[in-house]
Order: sequence, then structure tokens, then C-alpha cells
Amino acid sequence: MNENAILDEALLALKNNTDIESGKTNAINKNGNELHYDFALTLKQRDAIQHYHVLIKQRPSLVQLALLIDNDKEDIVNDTTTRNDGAKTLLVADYVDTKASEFLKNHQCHFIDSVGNAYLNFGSVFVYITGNKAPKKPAESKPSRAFQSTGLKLIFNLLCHPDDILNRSYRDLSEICGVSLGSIGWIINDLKAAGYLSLTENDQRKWADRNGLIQRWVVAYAEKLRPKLLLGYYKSLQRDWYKTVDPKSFSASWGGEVAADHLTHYLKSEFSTIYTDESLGKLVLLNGLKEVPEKSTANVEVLQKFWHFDNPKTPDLVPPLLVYADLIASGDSRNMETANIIYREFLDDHH
DNA sequence: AGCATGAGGTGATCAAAATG
DNA sequence: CATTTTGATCACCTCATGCT
Repeated sequence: MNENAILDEALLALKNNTDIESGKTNAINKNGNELHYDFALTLKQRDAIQHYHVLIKQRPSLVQLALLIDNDKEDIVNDTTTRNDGAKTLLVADYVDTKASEFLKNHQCHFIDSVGNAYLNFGSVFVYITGNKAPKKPAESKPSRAFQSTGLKLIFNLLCHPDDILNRSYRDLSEICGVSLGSIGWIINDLKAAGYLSLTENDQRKWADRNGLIQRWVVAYAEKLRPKLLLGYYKSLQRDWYKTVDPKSFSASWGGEVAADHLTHYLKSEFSTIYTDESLGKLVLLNGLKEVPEKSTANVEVLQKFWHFDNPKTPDLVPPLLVYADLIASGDSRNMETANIIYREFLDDHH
């Protein structure tokens, strides 16, 4: 199902469920570096009218939505030229599940999907439909090796090293990343096919869309790799316990909020994320951490370190890309602003 | 729960290309 | 030319998922 088909079906579903009419849709090409609005359209019911810029997504995940909402907020502030008609952003998807619906409604983000779920709120119009079942044809999923757990490891290494690592041999990459030789080819070719990587005239590999890959990586990391890395949730008794800890002595590094605090001095961290290689038992024991089953009752999470290079400038911290990813993955809107600061300062065209 | 299935991941092995 | 290095490919393994 392509983007046009999703839009058509979603508008049809809306028409069947409500008496809202959709005005003409115009394709617009706004090549902003962050967001890309595909269409402009108008919805109206009697005298209530609302202009929209349309953003089309397939099966958006919660992480994607959090990112989208945050970027959109900034975008509206920065974009006075095309927004002066009071246009809002309308998310159009093939399917938005109940959790995502609730999330979108809470953030005042209007959406419609192809099975009739919707949240709209303008003028006298208020529509909130949720719970409609996913379309049975689970939207052609082209499984890409690049964004599975091994692919994400390789990409992380590629993004964190100087760009000349791109042209190391598959065997070198396999060694550096701890990914099997057989996987490297699949992943590299996936990245080329998806337009993130290209070849120069003399067959050197080079980035074609590095920033786009970062965005894609962050989302896939939160969904595919991060859950597998979780070693446990813990509760520490003293507040600010982490300030006296030297993570190096546990072959560990800070991620998430603690690292963000170090990098930006902008965020006061309340939840600690720590990536460790092996000394989990020692770490837990010496710091008086108590294991708890749920994230909600924890204030520390311990994750398995999945890379093998050092971070020379700030050895106590994980690389900025991962700090950024941790903040995004937390889903905490409080962290999004800090995440953007880190992106701009450490990740955006920083090579 | 137990079972079957298949996608994802691995390392050995291949032929082509590079090296000298 | 012989040798080494490279990317591609293969059979096999594992583990998550879905079904009964």
C-alpha cells in the first residue's frame, strides 16, 4: 500500500463514519530536513473548516509518534510562511492502534487511519474514534536486514566512527562490530537499496542520507535492539547515588538522562541508564541496587553494552548518538527538548 | 503448555579481483 | 604467474512467533 492509497482509504473511512467532507488535496513538496509534508488538504463540516498539512506513515510506532510530535512542535514555530492559514498537521496512517490513539489525542495531534480510527478537534467538530481493528492485510512489510538487531549494531558503528570506516572490508567490519561476516553484505546492500548509502565513481562507499539514517536508526533501535539489551530494572535507595560512582571501574558507561545531563547541563536526571559489559553483579552489589520487576518502580536500568570501541572524549558516557536514542526511547516528553539539543550539537552534520 | 514454522543470523567456502 | 584479499553464497543453527 503506497502513500496515496493510504490517504485515499483513510479519507474514505472518515467519510463513511462521519459527515465531514474532505476538500481537495494538493501535493506539496516541502523538503525540510526534518519533516516532509506530502499533501495539503481541508476538512469541513457545515461551517467548521480546518486546513491541514498531511503526514503519511505506515503503522507508526509510539516512538515514531513521540518523535513526530516533538519535531512538529518545532516546525510550526519555525515555519511562519506556509502556516499562516492556521494549518495543523494531520497524521494519516493505515492503522493507529488504541495506545497510539490515546497518545495522539493527549498531544492534540489530529489523525485519521484507513480503518476509521480518528481524532479531530476543530471548531464545533470533535471526533474521537478508536478500537477499530487493524486491516488484515498487514501492509506489505519488506523485511530489511539493516534494521534488525545485527544491522543496527553495524550502523551504530558506522555512524559513530569517522566516515573512512565505510570503506573497510567486510571482514574488518565484521571484526569491529561483532557481527558475522555473512550479515555484513546483507546490511550494506539494504542500506544502498534504501538510499542511505551510495557509491562514488571509483566504487567507494559514502553516505547518501546520513541524517535520515540517524532518524531511522533511533526508531528501530528503540523497537528492535534496545529491548533485547535489558539486563534489569533497579531501585537505588539514595537519590543522586550515581554522582559518586565511577562507571569505568565496572566497565560501564552512562546513557540516557545522566549522560544528557553531562553533555548539556540542561536536564536534571531522575532516571539512570547504564550500559555495562560484564560486571553487572559487582555493579549492583557495590551500589546497593535492588532489582525490581517493572520500569515504573525503578530509577535505574541496566543494559548490555553492544559495541566495542572507546569514547575517548567522554569515556564515562556512551556515544552521543546513543544518548539521543535513549532519550527518544524513553518516550518521556520531558526528555525530547534535551534530545533535540544533543542532536543539533553532537549529531547533525558533525562530520 | 507444547509444537511447528520460518525469519534472522552465522561461519565455512567459493570464485573473482587485487596484489606483487 | 602464485598468492592473498575480497564480497557473495550456502547450509545450518537459533530463537521468536503463532498455532493447536
